[in-house]
Amino acid sequence: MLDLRYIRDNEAAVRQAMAQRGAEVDLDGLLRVDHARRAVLQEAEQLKSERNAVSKEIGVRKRAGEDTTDQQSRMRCVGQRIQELDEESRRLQADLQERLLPIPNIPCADVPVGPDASGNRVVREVGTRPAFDFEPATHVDLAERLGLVDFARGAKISGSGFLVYTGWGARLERALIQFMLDLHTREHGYTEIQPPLLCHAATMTGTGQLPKMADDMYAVESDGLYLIPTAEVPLTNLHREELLDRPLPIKYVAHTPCFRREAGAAGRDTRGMIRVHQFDKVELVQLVEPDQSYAVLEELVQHAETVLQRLELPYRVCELCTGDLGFAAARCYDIELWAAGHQDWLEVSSCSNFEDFQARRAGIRYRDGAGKPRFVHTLNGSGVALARLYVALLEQYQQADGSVRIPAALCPYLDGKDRLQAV
RNA sequence: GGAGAGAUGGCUGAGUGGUUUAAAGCGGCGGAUUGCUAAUCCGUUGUACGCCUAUCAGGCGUACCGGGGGUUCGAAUCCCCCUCUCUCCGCCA
Repeated sequence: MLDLRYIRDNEAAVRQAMAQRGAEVDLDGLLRVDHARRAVLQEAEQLKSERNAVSKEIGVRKRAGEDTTDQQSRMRCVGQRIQELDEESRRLQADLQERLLPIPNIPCADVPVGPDASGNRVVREVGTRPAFDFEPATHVDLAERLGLVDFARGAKISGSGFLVYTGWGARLERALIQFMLDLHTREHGYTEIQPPLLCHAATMTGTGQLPKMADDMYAVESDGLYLIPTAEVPLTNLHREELLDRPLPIKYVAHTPCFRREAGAAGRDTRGMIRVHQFDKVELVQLVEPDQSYAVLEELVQHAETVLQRLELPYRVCELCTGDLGFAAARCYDIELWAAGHQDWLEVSSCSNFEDFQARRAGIRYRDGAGKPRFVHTLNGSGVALARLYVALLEQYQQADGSVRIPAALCPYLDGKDRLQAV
């Protein structure tokens, strides 16, 4: 959520930012409602001030045995007027909130301007894409041949887009999760969290999933709960409506399953593991002081990249342009893995600085050097997303004989096994 | 699921309709005293919003005692609904 006063004072800058994002925003309507609300508020507060003073006087005069019926009946009228104004003010406040919530964050000044994904900029490409002396298979064939994933039974149990990992396939998934959690807790200083996977509407609003992305989430309507689409939701909301009394930065890492309906993506990437309704992800979240957040964003990207470097997988880092930036992000890097079988890049991480956009929504503050409460800056990044990492790993390390080699960093997590073979 | 108790400032904890715009203590901050530390004494103390002075500060006002409604001239206090915590019972991996 943007700061209303900032919008008031920087109308032109906000208009430009929205245009660069390609976002349709009714600023005139917003400012009109804001103006009306303040006028009503002023009148109501003035009357309340009067009522407070007179009520006090009534108390004093009554104790002195004087008759106060005149004042009481006058104040009864004032009270009625106050009630009307309060109702109007509540209505305007709700209207204002409704107009404010769907406004996306303002992109950081360094973000390249562009209309859509075509305007994204490749920042760096790391590692070498493999050259095969045989026809490389896709992960679907590899996973089926090696008995790692049972696509058919996943569909039977839950429908298309749900996976059943079996045997060493399940072990590999668990190994990757544990490898990443160990890396981020031991070497990058994150505190491990196991959060709830169901969250209610206030939490979903805090990080910006609601109201805009309601259709992409699985809802448990009978209890007013939503399955999390990412661990970002519970992690960032851990400190919702708090004035933090602990030193910043706060760094959390969590492995959770993520649930996505993929409502707008029906028919895309339907085969295999690239786009599924449930996948595992290791997520990094940091709450930091405002002047640190852009340095921390670079650090966060490094932490995600380290995963891929240890696994010796080729990847590239892209900076999203204004038109492709997520709703709440001020700046965002995507990390894409090379899928050697598909001959294509797969997004496995998205690292964003939200500045104070989420913190304002969620009410997460800290005390600055002068002791004044200020909103923290929040960041998050996948470190990294499973399923697609799994895809890239299988396709990257496939051998001519149909087996898949295990990178050295992962062997200790698989009882020293260095190769997956058909049984 | 049933019954009961509770939720007050950074913390502890008073307060059952109007001199309480929340007592007191602890903590924090500033100062005094003091070889040093400790102790003691004095002062101070939150958040949000609105308006104003024309401004890295201050003044005025409003709201805030878990959340939301209601009664009243006036609500931390009375009434209703909700949430959460604790205790006991039931159920259960």
